Formats: sequence, structure tokens, C-alpha cells
Amino acid sequence: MTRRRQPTLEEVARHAGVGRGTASRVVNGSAHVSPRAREAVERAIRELGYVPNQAARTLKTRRTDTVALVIAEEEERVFAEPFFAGLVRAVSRAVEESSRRLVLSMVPGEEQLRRLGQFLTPQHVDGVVAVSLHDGLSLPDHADVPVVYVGRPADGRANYVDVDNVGGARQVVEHLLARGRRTIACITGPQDMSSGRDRLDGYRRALHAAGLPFEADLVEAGDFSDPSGVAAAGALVERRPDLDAIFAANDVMALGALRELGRRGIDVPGRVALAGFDGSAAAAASVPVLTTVDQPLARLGAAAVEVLARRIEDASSEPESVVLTAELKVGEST
Amino acid sequence: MTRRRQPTLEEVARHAGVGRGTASRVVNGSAHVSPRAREAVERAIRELGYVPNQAARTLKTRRTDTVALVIAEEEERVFAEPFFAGLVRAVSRAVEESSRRLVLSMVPGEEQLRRLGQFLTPQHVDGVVAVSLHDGLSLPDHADVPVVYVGRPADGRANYVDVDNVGGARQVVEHLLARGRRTIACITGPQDMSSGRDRLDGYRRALHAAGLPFEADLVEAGDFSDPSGVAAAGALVERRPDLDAIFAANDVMALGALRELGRRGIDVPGRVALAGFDGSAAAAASVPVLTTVDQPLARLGAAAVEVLARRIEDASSEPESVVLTAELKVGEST
DNA sequence: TTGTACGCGTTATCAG
DNA sequence: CTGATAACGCGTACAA
Repeated sequence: MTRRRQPTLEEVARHAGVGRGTASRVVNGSAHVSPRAREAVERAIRELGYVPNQAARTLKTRRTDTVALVIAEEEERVFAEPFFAGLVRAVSRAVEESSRRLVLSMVPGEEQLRRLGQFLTPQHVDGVVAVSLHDGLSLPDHADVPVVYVGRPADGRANYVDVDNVGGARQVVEHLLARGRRTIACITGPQDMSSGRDRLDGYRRALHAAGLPFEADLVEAGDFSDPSGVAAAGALVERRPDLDAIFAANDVMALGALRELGRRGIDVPGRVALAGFDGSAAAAASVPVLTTVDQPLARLGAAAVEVLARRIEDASSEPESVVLTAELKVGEST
Repeated sequence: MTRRRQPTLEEVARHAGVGRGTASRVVNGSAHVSPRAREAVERAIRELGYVPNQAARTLKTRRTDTVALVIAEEEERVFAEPFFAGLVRAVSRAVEESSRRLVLSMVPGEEQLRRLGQFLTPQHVDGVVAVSLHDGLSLPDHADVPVVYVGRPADGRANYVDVDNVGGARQVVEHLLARGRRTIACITGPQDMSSGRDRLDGYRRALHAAGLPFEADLVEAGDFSDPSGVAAAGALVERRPDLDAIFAANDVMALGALRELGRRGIDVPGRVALAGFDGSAAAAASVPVLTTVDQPLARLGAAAVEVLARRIEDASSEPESVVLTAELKVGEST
């Protein structure tokens, strides 16, 4: 641990025989600098091992080159659902590519979210990507930094990226219908999240388009968690032993349902076909009996960061949104 | 989004009718300030909504009030193992309590670790907590910031916190022995991590103390992952159908083994008793057939941050280590 | 006990 | 194209 102080831009400039201004221009890639000077500075940088002081830079420019990824769920859950792992990875990569730093924070409740608000200021971050905000929760509005939501927020007036939940759910259910299934149950997501509502909506529309009635007792509420999938599947098969398919609003619940069906000795997909939504858990567990939507998390994360970057530049408050189309991904023999 | 500039300390001072120096002293809790002035400043702070500028503060004090938690595993794995979730939560809480910020980074390989090294400087962080470093990997030594490892690193000359892996494993195995098990297999952890080696060592010692031979074909290598637990369990029961217990070096593998045993119709714990180590996965999945060590992640995380805080203050390079004793946690009817 | 002045390392402005 | 120079907001000796 040699306590050697890091070299300053001043020292680099002296070492290269130029003024500090020129050195700065080189570091920041300004065009107006002679090749000769540029090279001298670059060599000095290499030789001295110079690295810009972030604090000084932030103080001057009022930019932090940092974006926050806020996940409004408790840690336990974040770690339990593959969706979040994929999203973290995607956003992380995208942020890195825009040569910014990422800070990740998971906030279980309103209280913690408010405390985090202290940190979501221009002083600490240039922008934030927020995910999984239930209707009630929302980021402090006077936060003063651009926010991009992953998943359409309740009031559509905000920057957000999302997949086409309605269309995706509809496709999945239509696929089940095309396979001859007629009594299709639905395990919904939380109804205080647009993704939960929209997927239920897609289910409903598929039935309607096929001229089938919407039967309330074929619908069971879930909350995207594994246990809720287990419970819902159990309730459904007991209430409606005649069902021949289940559409779960996400893969985690679908996997829970799969286990529960197995426990009850119900043949999947022989007797009951199973469908999830996001494709994440199914892929991880390599379960070939699931029909899902291929949710391109990488693209979703990239889109979020892209929109955010634009907002950071522009600061025009015209909300912008990107909705990715959902592509069906058919499991084996469903 | 009212683009209102944040108030400066100067403004606070003026608003309170005092000098900037006094205002600063109040903010930093200096003792030498009159109650009268203190209150005036405090009110000004409240009224103006002042919050200290971190960049300026860092520039001046050369302290960032930030610590990094570096997990040397790929994201997918971090999210898959409950151990990490618990650790993140614990460290996160502890760091918060020391009123610092936490940045979390997961690095899959050597390359990324080296790139991260650019960030692990006094300029960005005051210290780092590192976890799951395989023997080969290590943080850049010229990093110049104090590091505390979670889990004893290969060369013991470093700050670290750990649980008593040898003793814990030994206790678990001895418990199996006390229950009358005699042919106890072991699924090891990675042998390039001290936790993996030590737990195998504990297994060996328990056998030795009981006068039982160490049989090589009762040992199967794992890497702490679920699939490796599945594979190892399968290999073991095929090679040694006579085994009556399996000790897995962590819970994730134990759960994998449990599933595999179930798949093969082997009665657990009737015919084969099962034991894990860290208690995390067992608790999460509420599997009562596992005997494990109760690894107090909260305490481990707290200890890590505590040691780190001390190192940040002191900077004396006398390495410090904390080893928590392992407490047996007996599963139901094993 | 309090206020003043300086410097932390950068970037941006402005003459040259 | 280049080199001084003024902020950026704060902590802290130092003087009062």
C-alpha cells in the first residue's frame, strides 16, 4: 500500500510542457489541439498514470456521470426473481457502455424510498432508472433529475420503456387456443402494477377475440412470486378441475404452478398446458413445457439507458417512451 | 421538475447571519459553537433545504464516504445463491449505519476485476469489502485503499472476517455421527477457496476423531452451485449405494442433492441424512430435513464493515481478522 | 467563539 | 491553437 498521491492535471501539463488548459482539452477530447501537443500530453498521462479527479470534475461541471438503478422491491425478492437479475445485468452493461457509473439500490418500502430521495439529486446522480414501482409509490417529483421507468407507470406522463404486455399475453393465450385448449385459466400479476393489469387484459382480449366467455372463476390473483403461483394453481385446479391450460402472468408463478401440478400428479402438458410470460425463469430452469414471451431484457435495459441519456442531454421535459414488441417463444410440445 | 439550484453553505450562513465558518462547524457537529449560533444555522438549513455538496466536500477532505462491496462472481450466480443476498443486505445495512454510501459491483472474471481496479482508488472509495475471491484472483494491491475480505484469503496476511468453517463442518458431521450415521459422504466446495477447503477439512477431522477412515470415493467435488450438488449426489449414490448420510459444503448444493435423492426415490432422512452448511438456502426453502450451521450473515456483514471502518480511521497496516464461531442448527428428524 | 482567506483539481472563458 | 485565470462549494488554519 504505497500511499502515493495521484498526479494532478497540472503536473501532467508541466510534464508535457504545455499549459493546464491544453492538457484538459486533450483529456476531454476537444478537437482544437495540435497533434504535437496532444501526443505530448498523452504520453505524460501514460507515464504519470494520471486519472482525472472525479470530485473536482463534478464540482465544476455539475455532472456526476452516475446513474442510479432503483428497484422498488425488497432485496430478498429482487434476488429471487430472475427478471431482476437480467435487468440489473442489462442496465449495468448499458450504463457502462455510456461510460458512466451505476449505483444500485433496492428499496422495500415507501419510507426507504423517501430516504433514498435525498440521494436522487443532481448532486449525486445524473439520472435514474426506476423499476417495479407499484401504483402508490413514486419517486419524489422535486428530485430534479430525469427518471426513466421500466414498465409503464400509472400516469402515462413520464419517460418509460416497456414490452407490449397486452399484445404478449394475447399472443400466448392465442397460441394455447390454436393448440385446441378451450378452458384456459389465468394467474394474474399484482393489479397495482401496469404489467399485471395489462397481461390480464391481454388474456381477456384473446378470449374475446375467440368468442369465448371470460369466466371469473378461471382467474386467480397472484403477485409474481413463486408461492403465489403455487397457491393459485392449487386453487384453480380445485375450483375448475376441467381446465386444460393455465396462463401465468410471469414465469416465476408458472414454475410454481408447474411444481404444484406435478405434486398433484397432473400431467403437463398432457392434460394441462402451461404458459408463462417473461421467459426468464423458464430459460434458467430450462423447462421446455412452457410457452412464453421472449422478453429481451438486454434490449429493455439498453433502451432505458438510451432514453435516459437523451433526457440527460436534452432536459426538455417532453416525456418519451419505448415499447418493445413481444415475440412468442413456444415451448416443446405444448 | 423545478430546476432550482441547491443552496450553498455560504447562503445558509448569510441567512443565519453568521460566517461561513460557523455554519460549516454546525454542519459538521463541531463542539465549539454557541447554542445561539447553532440554532440560527440549523433553522436556516431547514428553511433553505440545504444539503452539503458531496463533491466539494470530497475535494477538500479527500474522503468519499463511500465503500465498495465487490463480489467476485458473475451476476447470475450472485442472484442464484441466497448467501449473497444475505450478505448484500447485511453489508448494506451496516454501511448505511456508518452513514456512508455503498456501491455494489459484481465481477465475473479477472479482466473485469482489473477494470474495476481503476475505480477502487481513494479518489472514489474509502474502502472495499471483497467477497468470494478465488485463490488466483486478488484485488490490485496498489489500490491504496483498505480492503476487508469476507472469507479468509489464501495468504492470511490481510484483513478478513469469516466463520469458523473447519469447526462448523466438524460439528455438522459429528452430529450425523451422533445420530448413528456411519457412511457419510461429502460434497465439497471449490478447492480454490478457503471456505471450500476448510469445510472439507472439518469433515475429515470429524471422521478422524471418531476413528473412522477417510474414504476417497465418498468424496465428490462440487463448486457451491445447485447443478454441482445434483450431479455430485447422483455420482455418490451410484458409487456408494451404502452411504447413509451426505454432508454438502453449502446449502445450495444440499438442496440440489435433496432434489436428486427425491428423484431417485431415496428416502430422506430415513435412508440418507442430509446436511448443508450455511443455513441460508435451507431457511429460505424451509427444508426441515437439513442440519446446517447457522451462519449469522448479519453479524458477518457488520463485522466486515466494522473492521473496514477501523482501517479507514487508522490506516495502520496491521492486518486484523474476525472469526465468528459456528453454531449448529439441527433440522427436524435427522 | 467567530469570521476571513486559502486551496482542493477541474473546466470554461478569454485574450493572445 | 494556446496559456492564464476565474469560479465550483467546502473545510480549516489563523487571526481577531
